[in-house]
Amino acid sequence: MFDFCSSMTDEQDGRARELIERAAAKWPLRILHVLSDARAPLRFSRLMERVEGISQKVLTQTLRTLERDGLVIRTLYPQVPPRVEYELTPLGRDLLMQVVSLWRWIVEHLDDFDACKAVKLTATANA
Amino acid sequence: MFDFCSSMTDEQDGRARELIERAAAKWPLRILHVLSDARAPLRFSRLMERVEGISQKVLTQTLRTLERDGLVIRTLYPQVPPRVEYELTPLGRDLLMQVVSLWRWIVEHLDDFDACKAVKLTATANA
DNA sequence: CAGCATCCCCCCAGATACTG
DNA sequence: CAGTATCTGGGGGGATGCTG
Repeated sequence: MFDFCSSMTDEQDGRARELIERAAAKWPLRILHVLSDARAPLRFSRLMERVEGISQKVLTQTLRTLERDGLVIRTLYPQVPPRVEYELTPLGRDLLMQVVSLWRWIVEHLDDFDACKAVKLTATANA
Repeated sequence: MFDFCSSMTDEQDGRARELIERAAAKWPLRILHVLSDARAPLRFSRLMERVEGISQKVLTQTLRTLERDGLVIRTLYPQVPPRVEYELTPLGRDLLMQVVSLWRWIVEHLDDFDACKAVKLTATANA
């Protein structure tokens, strides 16, 4: 089923794992989602407002990582007070679409997840 | 682009996020992968061997979570010494397939990720 | 064999304060 | 406005020892 794995080098495998892990984590996913919904570049403070519950430090850190990974573009307008805008790269948009399809699949199968737990509880009760 | 999001409740959204985050994390992903490759139930000690670098505590914890999420089945054979086998549920197999397709997409686009970084470095150099 | 219990450590999220 | 700098605590994770 995963024969394709043998056709990738360890390095490719490792990088892909890291990218999945980072993009699917809590804050990165929410930031990408917000940026996608906005359909326009967002300032740092707009992101702080829309990504509810994030701290300013973590927002900065996460944006830096997303930038390094090539998923987000940071544009600094040298003025006072400074203005910085963030937007998805085409690649970031594409990656998010892939993650979203996984997301959608999970939502559509939430009932199955519930069913699994129900079976397990029944089995436990009978044991 | 994400209009489907409006058709899901906050609870669905939250659960899907958690499931993505947990399934895409480092250890869970590797464990699911190993179980899938094995094509047969694996004992605890076999998993310890094949999931390189994992500690016994983390393996236990992760397996418990995967079990709770309905992705893995744990079977205890009451004998001395005890024998415990783990295998994917059909749902776990399906979910892994979804994650793997995302994985495959990333590997196929690793060059694009590199290109993104190259562009960024050039832009920085010109600035 | 397959774990649970315990101890320990380190990292990082989060809060607060400050700055160009 | 968009960050850095600094401090702190809580938790994840490693190592070790014990048990049914």
